Amino acid sequence: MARTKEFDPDAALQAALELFWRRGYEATSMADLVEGLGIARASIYATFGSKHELYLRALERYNEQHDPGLLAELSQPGPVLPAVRALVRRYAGMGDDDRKRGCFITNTAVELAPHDEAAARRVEVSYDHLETALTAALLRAEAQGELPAVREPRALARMLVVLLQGIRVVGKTAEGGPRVRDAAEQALTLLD
Amino acid sequence: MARTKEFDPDAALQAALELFWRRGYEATSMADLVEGLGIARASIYATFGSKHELYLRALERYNEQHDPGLLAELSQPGPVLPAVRALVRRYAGMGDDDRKRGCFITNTAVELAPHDEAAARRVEVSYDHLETALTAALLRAEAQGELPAVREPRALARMLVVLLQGIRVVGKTAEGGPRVRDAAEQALTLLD
DNA sequence: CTTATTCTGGACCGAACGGTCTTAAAAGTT
DNA sequence: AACTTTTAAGACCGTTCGGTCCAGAATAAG
Repeated sequence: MARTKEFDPDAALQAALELFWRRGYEATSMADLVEGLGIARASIYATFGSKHELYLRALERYNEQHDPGLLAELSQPGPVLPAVRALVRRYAGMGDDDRKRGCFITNTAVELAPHDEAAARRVEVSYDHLETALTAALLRAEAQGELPAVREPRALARMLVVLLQGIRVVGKTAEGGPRVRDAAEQALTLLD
Repeated sequence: MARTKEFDPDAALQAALELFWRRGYEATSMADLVEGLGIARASIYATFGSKHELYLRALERYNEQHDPGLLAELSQPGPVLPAVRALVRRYAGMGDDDRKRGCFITNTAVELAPHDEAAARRVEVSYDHLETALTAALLRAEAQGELPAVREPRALARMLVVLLQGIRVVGKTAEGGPRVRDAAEQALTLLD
């Protein structure tokens, strides 16, 4: 005998992700969220608990949305190095708007991780996933003879993780486009 | 017939830099600044204008403090590649506290650059300086026969800038130390 | 020592902050 | 259709925000 929800919590979470992603945690006020989510303030608190919990939920949502595609991209059968290259180039080749927004994980790592244990944990998990996926891909590349056996897959994967994070930072500025594209191409020569 | 200043504006600016660097712009309140600078609220406004202007001044101060050392490090006579390697390894090898604090430029790029024109400009200038210094160094390395002529100094410099920014981001998390050290070593093989 | 000047500390400002609560409407059950 | 339950909207809470103002202390010049 309960009344049905009138809004879609999933869509609301998505809207919250959009806001936090674009403006960061501190600069996004509850008033912004009320407007952006299109639902009442009380409903936000009833559904998500607090601004902080909502942010963490948005962070998880971001991971859920991006991890599977990444994993699939890197574990396709056939040659793997082209997939890795495509991934890095996609990060580096994004349009101005995407570049400005950056990566939600990067943004969280910088703004919250140093003084927010819960946020830091999720960032770390995210890096772990990416590093593991890249390492597995590079190991497979090695096994398939695409990569000289002399390379160290784990260290190479870590280099790519760090590079991708750097791309998301430098990409935030106006001249970031050319900068990160050059950087990506240089780093990718390590895969030859 | 004027009363002398009772505090050192330079020291105050330094304290402001410390606070903004560690907590970011939004999370640092004027109350924090009053306490951290050890001077009256009104004196802060009289001296620096506003919170935002104070932040920009702190940003300039950061650049003034770090740019000369960097430039000197990279333009010492003799072999240049060892200096470049030492620079990257120093970034990657910092202790937990420094790693958590990260780089003030990185923090500004992520938190403010997307929606703060003035801050974005200064970040860009900072990247320009670093890229230029690294490019000059790599050109010198090439001229001195340290670097194969086939490499592209500017692109390589851009890669290092992006890498350094990535190091500052990934370094913020608990397991960042090993990650960024591996990443740095891998990237540095591009200089061989 | 007086006077003119300027800096200091803190009270104070309206606005915005994150979060709570009340009220009334809407929907499922009977 | 009546009743119960849960939702939604927004008024409202105390607090903190960035920023201003003012009274008084401190200083240099006369």
